[in-house]
Amino acid sequence: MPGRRKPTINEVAHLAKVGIGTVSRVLNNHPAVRPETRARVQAAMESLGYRPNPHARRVAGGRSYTVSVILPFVATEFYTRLIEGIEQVLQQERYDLALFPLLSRSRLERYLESSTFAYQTDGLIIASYDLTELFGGNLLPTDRPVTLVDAYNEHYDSSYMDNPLGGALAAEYLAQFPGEIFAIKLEEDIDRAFAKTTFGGRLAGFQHKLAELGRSLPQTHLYTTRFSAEGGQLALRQFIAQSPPPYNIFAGADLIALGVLEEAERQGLKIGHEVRVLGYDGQPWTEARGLSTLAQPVEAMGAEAARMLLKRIGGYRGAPRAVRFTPTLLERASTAPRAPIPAHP
Amino acid sequence: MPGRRKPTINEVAHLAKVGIGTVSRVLNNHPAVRPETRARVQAAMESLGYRPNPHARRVAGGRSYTVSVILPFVATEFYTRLIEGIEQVLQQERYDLALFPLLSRSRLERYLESSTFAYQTDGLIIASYDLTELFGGNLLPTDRPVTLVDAYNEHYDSSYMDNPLGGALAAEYLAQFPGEIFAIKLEEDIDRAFAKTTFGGRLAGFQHKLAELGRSLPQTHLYTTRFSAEGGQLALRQFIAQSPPPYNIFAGADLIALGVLEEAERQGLKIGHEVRVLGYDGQPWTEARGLSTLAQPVEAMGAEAARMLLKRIGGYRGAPRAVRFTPTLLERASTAPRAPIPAHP
DNA sequence: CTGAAAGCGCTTACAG
DNA sequence: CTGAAAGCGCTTACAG
Repeated sequence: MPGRRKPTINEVAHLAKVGIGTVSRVLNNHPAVRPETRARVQAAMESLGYRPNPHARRVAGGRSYTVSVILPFVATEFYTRLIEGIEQVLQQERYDLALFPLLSRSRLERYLESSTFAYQTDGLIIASYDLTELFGGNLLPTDRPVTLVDAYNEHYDSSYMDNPLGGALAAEYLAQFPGEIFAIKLEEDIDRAFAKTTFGGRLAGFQHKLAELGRSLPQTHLYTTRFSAEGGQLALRQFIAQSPPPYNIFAGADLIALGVLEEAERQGLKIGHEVRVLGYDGQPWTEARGLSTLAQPVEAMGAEAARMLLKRIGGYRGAPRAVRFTPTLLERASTAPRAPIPAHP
Repeated sequence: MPGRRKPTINEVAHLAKVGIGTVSRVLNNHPAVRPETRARVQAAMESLGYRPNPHARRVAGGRSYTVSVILPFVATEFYTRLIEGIEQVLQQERYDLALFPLLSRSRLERYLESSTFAYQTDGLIIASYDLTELFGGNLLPTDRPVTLVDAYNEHYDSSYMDNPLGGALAAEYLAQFPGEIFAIKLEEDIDRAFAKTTFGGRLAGFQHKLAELGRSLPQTHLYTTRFSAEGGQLALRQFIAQSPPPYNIFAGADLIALGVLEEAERQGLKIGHEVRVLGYDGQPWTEARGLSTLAQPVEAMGAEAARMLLKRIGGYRGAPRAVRFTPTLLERASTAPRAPIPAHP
């Protein structure tokens, strides 16, 4: 059974007693098909287990019906959700998605020049990086439309998250608690061309808002680490060594915050009182773990990027647009000793 | 200039004054072409900047000329090199590579059933995971040939690294130094279906060889952490708190070893005397950092996997083969106070 | 709304 | 060794 010759559009047409043109129209949601005919064709496709051959479609249609997504090569919930959002929109338009993980710079350059790319991409979504840096601040060396997601550049359509705002929300929130304020700073990629501004943006917004509130963040209250839970552990140890509790900590990422939580437990500090931690990302496990965090509409951001790109592929020529998405603070036990205080006493 | 209609095989044929069949033969390295003709055709392709349309080729040829590589979604040198090795072999055979990062289990299942997959894959290379677990210990639900790389399963061709041997080499090496032996254990993925055996294999080989040598590795000398440099830092702190120097440490991975090095420096311990660390992976930066490590022929392993798969795609039906690759110990300053002692006094 | 036909850019027997 | 032709499975005007 498996490996059997795949049914073609001819067989579907034959079974449905229509021409192949009509089958094609059904496939492409062309409006000019009688509902009755459409149903007959769909039944035929169903009963044959028909799957259109994408290569034939690409040859006949003269385009790739494929969008490439270039993204950092990191296993995070964030990218899973982002892709999810992008894919959903693409699917509706019968577009495929080709993932291009940024393994190395040379691979990217080879890719952009390869015939794979030339024949496989009607447009490009670039996630999290401003790759123009890679090309000396110039536009990317491609004639295909480009959309940025989780990043911003004035020359391209951009769908991005307001990280400084998230930082500001964090500052405003933590400032209301008794005790001093601490933050954990994440080392970003050293390679300028691949620099991300995510964490930097969050921290900048955080510090800016603190200043506005007349609060300070001395050097001793800022711990720098790479991206890991263990970094959070080390940070809390450092804070403990230098200042008395309570500690109100903006961790900048859920994973780091997790390390803080673990270390706090190990040290016997009361979470929500002596140690308050705020993560970032709103990962699924934060709820069960009782971690307060800033949640982001990642799927929506991805979907918007896909929509903007598809519009360009369709021939739209307007000025670049930027769509901004904002995070939401979720309050949990890591900053509130119990559930959020009810509205009336 | 950009976006101009791409030249086709017809134009090449016309310019070279041959039929399109001959152009196709040149493209596919068919031996039955006179060198002179071949040169003429190649010149024509060159001057037109001709790139064959892969979709047309796939429609006409009735296959995808594409191999899918399913791999963990982690940014490491290891995977860059692995892909490099695979890609090189595929390129020679005019095969494309489609990367499928394992963002989530549901995405994988959808992928295997998608028409993208059906029409885009003549064969499958799976890196680092034994995905049969995902399907209840059964074979993968696909009729395409499958090859495992950096993993082993008796039912499929496998190209793998001997991690236990690496651990044994590490044990043998570290046992020659004065002082006690320590190791850092890496938490592996908790999801059984996505379990990797890499680190476990290294440690098992390490412990086995130690036992053979009559040495022991007490619980206190084994620190468990997630995969991060900070984990190495924490590990060394723990060892210091419990035992006197010197420390002979098998870190299990270069990144962890880096954390150990950093912490040793911070603590003012003499590297190569009071602290000896051995990494694993042979990353490029280890040389400059003076980190001893176990280097692996990753590209060769990838290339072998690609060759085995291509053979299956070509119709080969023999019993599954397993090709084993072995690591090599590179001695640097982190274990040797100076360069390796010369052979004669 | 629908069918027949041309065309997309290749590969592959088939003859010579 | 080489050319002409058929065929791969679609899309897309073009007529009706």
